[in-house]
Parts: sequence; C-alpha cells; structure tokens
Amino acid sequence: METENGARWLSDEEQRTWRTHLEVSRLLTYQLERDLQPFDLTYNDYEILVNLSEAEDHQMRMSDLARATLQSKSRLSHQITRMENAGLVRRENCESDRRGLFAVLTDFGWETMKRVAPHHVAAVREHFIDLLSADGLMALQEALEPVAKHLRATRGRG
Amino acid sequence: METENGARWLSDEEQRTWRTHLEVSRLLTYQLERDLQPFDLTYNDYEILVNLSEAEDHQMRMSDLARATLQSKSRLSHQITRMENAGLVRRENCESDRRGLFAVLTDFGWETMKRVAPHHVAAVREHFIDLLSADGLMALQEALEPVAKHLRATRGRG
DNA sequence: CGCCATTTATTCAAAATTCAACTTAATTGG
DNA sequence: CCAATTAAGTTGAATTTTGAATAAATGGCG
Repeated sequence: METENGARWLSDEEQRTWRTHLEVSRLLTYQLERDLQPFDLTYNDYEILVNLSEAEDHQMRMSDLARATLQSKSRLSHQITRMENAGLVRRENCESDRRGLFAVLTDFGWETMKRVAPHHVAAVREHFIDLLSADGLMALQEALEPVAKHLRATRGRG
Repeated sequence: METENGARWLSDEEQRTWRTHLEVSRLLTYQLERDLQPFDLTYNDYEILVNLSEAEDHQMRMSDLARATLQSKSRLSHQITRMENAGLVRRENCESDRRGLFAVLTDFGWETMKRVAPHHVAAVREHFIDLLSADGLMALQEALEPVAKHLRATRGRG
C-alpha cells in the first residue's frame, strides 16, 4: 500500500499500536500530573526535584539540567525562577565558569522530594508498571530502547 | 524494598523501562512536531485535521473533537479559532442542538491534509514504527493496551 | 596577546494553554 | 409547565511556553 509520493501507509496493526502508544503517553502524563496536584507540584517541578536529588551535592548546572529534562534553556530559566519563588531551589554562582549557574536544591526542596516521591512512585506503579507483566516489561524495554537511541541521536539535527 | 509509608520502589529494571518510555514519548512528540513545521502545522493542528478527515462529512461536534483529541473545551475552542483564521476549518451551527457547533474541514483543510499526511506517516515510520520488529510491535500493543484501558477508565475521576 | 566564534544564561515579546466565569440551550423533576 | 440543573461552548485574564535578541564569559588560534 503506497501513497502517491511513495510513502508506505501504516497497516492496521501498526496504526493501532501507534495510536495506543500515543494515547498512553498523553493520558499517563495527565494522570501523573493530577496525582501531583495535592502537593502543589507540576510534573515539571517534580522532574527537576528528581534530577537535583540524584545529582552530586544536590546541584546541577542550568545547561545540564535543561538537557536532562529535555527543555529549552529559556523554559528552564523561567521554571527555576518559579521554583525559586516557591522556595524549592536556589541559584548559585559557579566559580570555575563565571557564566555559569547552579540550580541547588534547598532544604525545603529536599524535604518536599522525600515527602512526595513515595506517592509519585505509587502512582507510576498504579497507572503503568503494575499493569505490565514481567514479560511485558521486558518486551517494552527491548522494543523502546532502540527507538530512544534513534531519537537521542536524531535530536538536534534534522 | 519499601518506602517508609509502605510504597514499593521501582526495581532497576522497572525504573529503566519507565524512564525509557518517558523519554520516547517526549522525544517522539518533539520530533514529529519538527517534521510538521515545514508545513506550518503544529502536531495539534495535524491531529485535528486527522480527526475531521476521518469523520463523517468531515465534521465533528466541538465536544466530540475535544474528547477525541484529549483537550479541554477551552483549549479546543482557542485552537479551532486559530485554525479558522488559517483557513483550515470553519464553524457551523448544529440544527438539532442549538447550543452545539460543528468544526468542519474546509477544502483547503482537506487539501492540506492530503498533502501533509504522507510526510507525517513517513516520519512516524522513520522515528517509531520501522524501528520495531514484528514481535516488538505486537508486544508493544499487548503491553500498552491494558494500560490505555486503565487510563481511559480512570480518566475524569480518580 | 587580541580577535572572533562559541557557550551559558537571561530577558522580552508573542503565542499557546489554563482556569474560572459566563451565556445560551436543553433536560429533568416536581 | 416552570424552576433548577446540567450540558455545550465561548471569553478574557493569568500563567506558561516559545523564539529571537541580548549580554557576559570562555576558548581557540593566528
């Protein structure tokens, strides 16, 4: 089955899988977002807390954090400003490179992370992980890892 | 492995799969968005064109379209206004329910759809479908369908 | 050394999204 | 039949995101 300019359409099976993937992506995002609302965090907030929590000294350069969370520098800059206002992080100068800044987790940010993480993990289980069989989990990883690799490589160029 | 309040952490394997899924979701969205840029369409625009194209008479009630594309009514309303300004769709009154409106694909919208779809499908192949084996495809569908079902059911309450 | 391209990060304005309030029409329950 | 409730959709203001422009510091390299 070909389109006029030579592209192959998706088979029914392919289309079904594609749409399922898309639907899961979106609904899952919304659901996790909702599960964080009681803690006054967006998913974005949470993701930054995770990254900083896992980082050495609970701090990361803005650029690295932007890369890690797949956001533009501009967006991250605004995001950190908001989180700074909320008391979750603070900015700190980098001595070795005076252009640079660190985003640093505050005590309150760290406390928040410890308090919220268990609930978030429970939500990830409830809405995703625990719905997969052991085989399903492995199959998913094996199917998606090459896609991730491709996208990582493609990212930034055309 | 348990958190203090009884939630089970993710195993390494679970965590890896979860993060891979998340990464693929996001990078894929960005990539497809980029592939649509040359046609002056956002992914949102495209999705609406798809829905209307597949609908009877190339038209859909606003509510149904909002549901189908997983957006709020407000967001859809703004979105359709923009697309109306771009000449892709028009609004039309519904006679049987005078509160209601149809979003209708214009000729230009339909032409646009026919022109763009092959490129989009090619992108979906390049960045997703063609990176999966036949087994991978099936495994993905089987793993994700229950998740989709759960999230659909959970949506709106929960 | 001195110049220029690059890297880091912010800022401003424009576009998109959300959120709550509102309008109008249809339904429902006495 | 009417009042109250629900449903469809829009609106406008506030928030968030994007994208281009800017500023400051670094790194090469001739």
